[in-house]
Amino acid sequence: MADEHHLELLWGGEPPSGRGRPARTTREQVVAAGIARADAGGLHELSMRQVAADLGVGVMSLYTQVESRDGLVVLMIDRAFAEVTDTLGRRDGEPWRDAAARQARTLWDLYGRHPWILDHGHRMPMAPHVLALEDAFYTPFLDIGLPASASANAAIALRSLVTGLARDSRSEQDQVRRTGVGYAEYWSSLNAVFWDRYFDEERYPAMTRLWYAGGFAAEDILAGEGILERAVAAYLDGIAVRVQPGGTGQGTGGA
Amino acid sequence: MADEHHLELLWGGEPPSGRGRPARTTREQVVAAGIARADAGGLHELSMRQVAADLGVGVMSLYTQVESRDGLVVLMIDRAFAEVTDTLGRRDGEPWRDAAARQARTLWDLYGRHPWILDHGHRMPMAPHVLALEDAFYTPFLDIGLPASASANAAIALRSLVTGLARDSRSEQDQVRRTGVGYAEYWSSLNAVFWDRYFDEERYPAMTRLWYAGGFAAEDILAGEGILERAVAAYLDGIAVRVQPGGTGQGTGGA
DNA sequence: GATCCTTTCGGTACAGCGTATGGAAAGTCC
DNA sequence: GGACTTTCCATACGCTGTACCGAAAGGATC
Repeated sequence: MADEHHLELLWGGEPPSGRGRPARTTREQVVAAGIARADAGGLHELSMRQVAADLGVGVMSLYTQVESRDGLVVLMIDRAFAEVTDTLGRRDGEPWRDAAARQARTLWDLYGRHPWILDHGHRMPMAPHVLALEDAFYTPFLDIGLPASASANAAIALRSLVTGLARDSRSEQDQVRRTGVGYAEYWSSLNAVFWDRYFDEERYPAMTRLWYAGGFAAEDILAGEGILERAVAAYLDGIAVRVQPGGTGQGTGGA
Repeated sequence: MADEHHLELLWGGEPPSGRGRPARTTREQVVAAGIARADAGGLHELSMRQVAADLGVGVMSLYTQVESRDGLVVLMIDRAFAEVTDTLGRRDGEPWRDAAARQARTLWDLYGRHPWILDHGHRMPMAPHVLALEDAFYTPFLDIGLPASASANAAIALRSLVTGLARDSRSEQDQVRRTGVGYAEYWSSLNAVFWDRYFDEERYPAMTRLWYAGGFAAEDILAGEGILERAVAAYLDGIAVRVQPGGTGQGTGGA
C-alpha cells in the first residue's frame, strides 16, 4: 500500500548472494554518479540515460541497483545526509542552544553543498541518515525538559525554518550559477530593470521603504549567511522564553 | 538575460489589439483550468495536453496565452496568491504580533488550498500578488521600528518558516489523499511496519523517547494546525525580545 | 465585395524522458 | 558439462514540452 517510501531499498541490506552474473556496477557507484550529476546541474538534469552514460553502462542496468529514478534520488539524499551524521550529536557540556544552532547550521551547509535536495518534491524520505539528523534535532529540546509533543514541534519547526530559508535563498544562487552571471551583477540588473519598468511604489509601500532604506542590499539578504543565524537565534529565544519560567524542567513524562 | 522570470508575462498588460483572428480562450480561462488540474492532482499531473483537453482546445493554442508550461505555473501561482491579497493588510489597532500571526496563518491556509504551490521548484516568482503578500509580511516588522535589514530578515524568515512547515506536513496529507487511505490508518500502519521491522532503538534514542512518550501521535504533529501556531508564536516571541529592550523604536533610518 | 493584414488555430513532428519486456551473456554450483 | 541464477542492455511504448507552419478567421482599407 505504501511502497513509494522505498523502505526495502533503504533499509533492506540483502547480501549479493554470490551466484549469477556479477554486476558491473555497485549501488554506491550509481548513487555517487547521480550525486555528481545533480551537484552539477540540479535534479532536473539528472536522467537515467545520463547517469548510465557517465558510468559507461547500459541504461537498464541501473535498474538492478535502484528500482526507479525516484528510488535513486531517495538513495542520493540518504547518502548526502550521511556526510553529517557523525558531526551532529550534542557534545559534552555544549549548551542546548549552541547544539541546536550548530545543527541548524550543519543542515544549512549541507543544503549548500547539495541544493538539489531542496528540489525533492515529497517529504524527506524515511532514510537511515535522514532519521539520524532528525534524531539529533530532537535531542536538545528533549534535554531541556520540554514535553514530548512540544519537543517534536520545536525540532520540526527548526528544521522547517532552515529548509524554507535554504529554498528561498539557494535557488537564486543556483540560477546565478547556471547562467554564469555574477551575483551582485545579476541581482542589481534584474532589480534595476524591474524596479523602474514595472514596480508600483504605491502598491507596495513596505517594500518601497525597504528599498530606499537599503534593506534589500544583496549582501544583507541572501548572499550573507546572517539571515540563518538571525532567524535561528530568534526562534531559539522564543523557545527559551517558554522553558525558563517554568523552572528547569516541567515534567517531561516519558522514558 | 533573465527572462526565466516571466516578467513580461506577469506585468506587461498589453490590450488584445482587436485585429486578427479572435482567440477562443482567454488567459484567465487557461490559468483557471491549470489550477483546477493542479488542485486535483498536483503539479506533476498538469500537462499541456490535459489542460487543452479540459478546455476543448488544441494543445498549441495554449501557447498564444502562456508562452510555456513554466509560464503557466507562474501565472497560476500569481492567481492563487490573488485570493488573499485583500485580507492581508494590517488592520486598524491590530497589534503587530496579531497581524504577523494572521498573515502567517493566511499563507498556511493558502498552501492548504493549493498545495502544488509548494512543488514549484524555483523561488516564488516576482508576480504582482506574490509581491503583495511579501509586502504585507514586511509591514508589521517595519512598524515596530526594526531596522530595515532586520525587518527584511524577519519577514523572510517568517515566510520561510510557514513554507517549510507546510511542505513538511502537507506533502504527506497529499499522499494520503492520492492513495485514498485515511490519515490515521495510513500513518499508524506505516509506522507499525516500519517500527518493528527496521527501526533501531539504540541508533535513534531521541525518536525512541518521543515514540514511547506519545510525541509522535498523529494528532499532535501534522494533522493539527497547532504546530504552525506554536512555531510562529515562538518565533515572534524571539523577535519581541529583540525589539522591547531597545525602547519603542530604535531608529529605523529611511523614508 | 474583394483584397490585404494580422492574429490565432492546431496537426504534425521531434527530441527527450522513465521504464516494461525479454533474449543473450556471464558467472556459480552440482 | 549442464543447470541455475543473476545481470546486461537493445528495443519499444507511451508520455512529455514545444518548434514549425499552412490554414483559418476576423478587421481594415480600397
